[in-house]
Amino acid sequence: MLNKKLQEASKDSDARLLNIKKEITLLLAPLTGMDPGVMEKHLEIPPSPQLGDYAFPCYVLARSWKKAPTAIAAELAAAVEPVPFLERAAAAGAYLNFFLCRPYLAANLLPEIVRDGRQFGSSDEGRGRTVVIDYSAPNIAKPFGIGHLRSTVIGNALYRLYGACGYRVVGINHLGDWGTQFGKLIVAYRRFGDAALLEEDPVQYLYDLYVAFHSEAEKDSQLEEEARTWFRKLETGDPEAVELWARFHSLSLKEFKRLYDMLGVHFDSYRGESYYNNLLDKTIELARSKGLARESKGALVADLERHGLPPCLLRKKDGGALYITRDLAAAIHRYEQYRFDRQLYVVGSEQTLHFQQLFKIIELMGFPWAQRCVHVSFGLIHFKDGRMSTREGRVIFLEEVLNRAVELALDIIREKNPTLQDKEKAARMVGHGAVIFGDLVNDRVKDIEFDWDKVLDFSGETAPYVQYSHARICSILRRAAAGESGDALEEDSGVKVIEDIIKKDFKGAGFTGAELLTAPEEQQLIITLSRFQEHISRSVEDCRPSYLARYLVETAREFNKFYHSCPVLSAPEELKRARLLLVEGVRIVLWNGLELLGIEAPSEM
RNA sequence: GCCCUUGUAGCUCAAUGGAUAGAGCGCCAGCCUUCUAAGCUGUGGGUUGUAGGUUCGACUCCUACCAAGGGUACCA
Repeated sequence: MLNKKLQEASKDSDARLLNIKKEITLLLAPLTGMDPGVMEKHLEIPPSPQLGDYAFPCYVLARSWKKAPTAIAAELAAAVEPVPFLERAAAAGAYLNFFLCRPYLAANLLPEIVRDGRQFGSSDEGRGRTVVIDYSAPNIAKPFGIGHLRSTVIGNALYRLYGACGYRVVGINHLGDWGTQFGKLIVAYRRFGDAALLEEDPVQYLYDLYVAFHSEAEKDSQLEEEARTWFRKLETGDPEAVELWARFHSLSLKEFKRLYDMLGVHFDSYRGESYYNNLLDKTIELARSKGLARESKGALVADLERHGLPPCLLRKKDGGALYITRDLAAAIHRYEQYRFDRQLYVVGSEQTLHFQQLFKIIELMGFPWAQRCVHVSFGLIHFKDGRMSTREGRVIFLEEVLNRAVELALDIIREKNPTLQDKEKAARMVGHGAVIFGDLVNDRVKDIEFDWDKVLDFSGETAPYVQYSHARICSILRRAAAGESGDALEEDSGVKVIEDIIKKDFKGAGFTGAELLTAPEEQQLIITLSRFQEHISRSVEDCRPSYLARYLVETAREFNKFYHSCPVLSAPEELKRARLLLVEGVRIVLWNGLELLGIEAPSEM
């Protein structure tokens, strides 16, 4: 799949080793007669570095070649032509193992990383293609709980990851700004609402109203019915209902935007459910005309039994629409507007059936792009003793989580780095990072048990661990810069040192100290850095930011091993220069990787 | 009832159908006159829920069962 331009670029003397796996594929595929795409899928990383850097299991060819895998491995090992980036290819049992030429890799990769800087890791895999991502989608007039964090954080990471792979990305916040809960709120507000309290702390107050409604509704069964009536009034444009809705809407949105700013989350559109209200009749008509809808008990139902799905309500007996109808209208509208090649719905797994029905209906309506819609589902966040529930008031507010994490980070910084200039800024990055990373590091399909101790654990496989490694590197670079110029410099000043090295050492193809990086820790780090882009691609393919998050932890771990066994500043001049360049490469990868996950990295902490 | 998801070390979790299933936390023992100890090194820890099947090869795919969670017509 490597496009022509890149292929040509890789032949240049000023080679770009964008993706080693692809290079090996290009080398091996012709020898085997395999399709390069298939070949690349089979290439794997050996369980131990002693076995090699990449491996091809030859069982795959045994049948078609009618030979023993071990014989194939031996044959291929002999046939692989020598290329600069490869030290050797050796057969080990049924495996063909590739050993990369470390000095060559170091001499080419490290300058490339430094040259690309913040662009390193990005590609044009998705050039010319558009992906729409629907994420976050909090309910207006409900507090932003820890549960909404998952969609927000996963969606935000995917937004950045797809962008880095060259896709045109459209981030949509499909606000839950319509539906029966507004009937409930209007009823509650009209009964015991207070305009002053609403202005004071809108989201908290609306939340109190919502909880109050449900506790009242326990006693008074009329309330639920009254709420449905008021929602119906809202749908049909009743001025009082619309006026209240608009107030709730704008006050909530303002609050949400404050949280998004805090987290660095961006959307290209805040078009929520309410936007599609006047498209619903048209949508329902379309479904009808395709013979998808029938009357049942006064409601309009799409019968999906033949497709193995339960029937799906499109319109209530009171004439009101349901959220699947709004989703349907939204999908059609979005396709008309964006002509997406892929549309991702980052929504919890409890809505799996909803999306199965939605996609099936889109397909049955005759839209072939139904195949391009993907439900990127994720597990629930729950307490040890049961699920969270807004209506019961069993929720954790996101802001409280963020604040407590920041406070803890601040405490630690005060203790460990009392002379740091802007402690609050660093604490914000670390605290927020810890919360975000905690949500991204594990496979999204798994449920999460909410546990303060875990959220507030800053050691081990966490964002602070990665950030700390990054800060250590910055510290080395700062000191190196101070040494060179004779006095301490401002933030990010290490760049100057690296630029000096580049000017002195790089003469087109490589830099001269590469062969000095012979320690196992150094070699492992170089190999790992070369795999950055592979992990980004994998994260995008599977919509799993956790792959990248894990990779960053691995990279940080390897850096810390290096840090403890390979001193940089006190090394002999040539080696020092080589190590500075290596360390700068690690810094860029960690920084870029965290950035793609929506996490900032302080240069001191 | 039916459908979906999950089940791996004491706990939380990794692991492209591939080589000896790995990390973190916790426990214990070491390492700060040396670039930030939010770190590093070492020790111990496993019938991958159970039983079959497919495959040269299964934590991974299929079937059944068990357990937990979610969903299942007027909420989202």
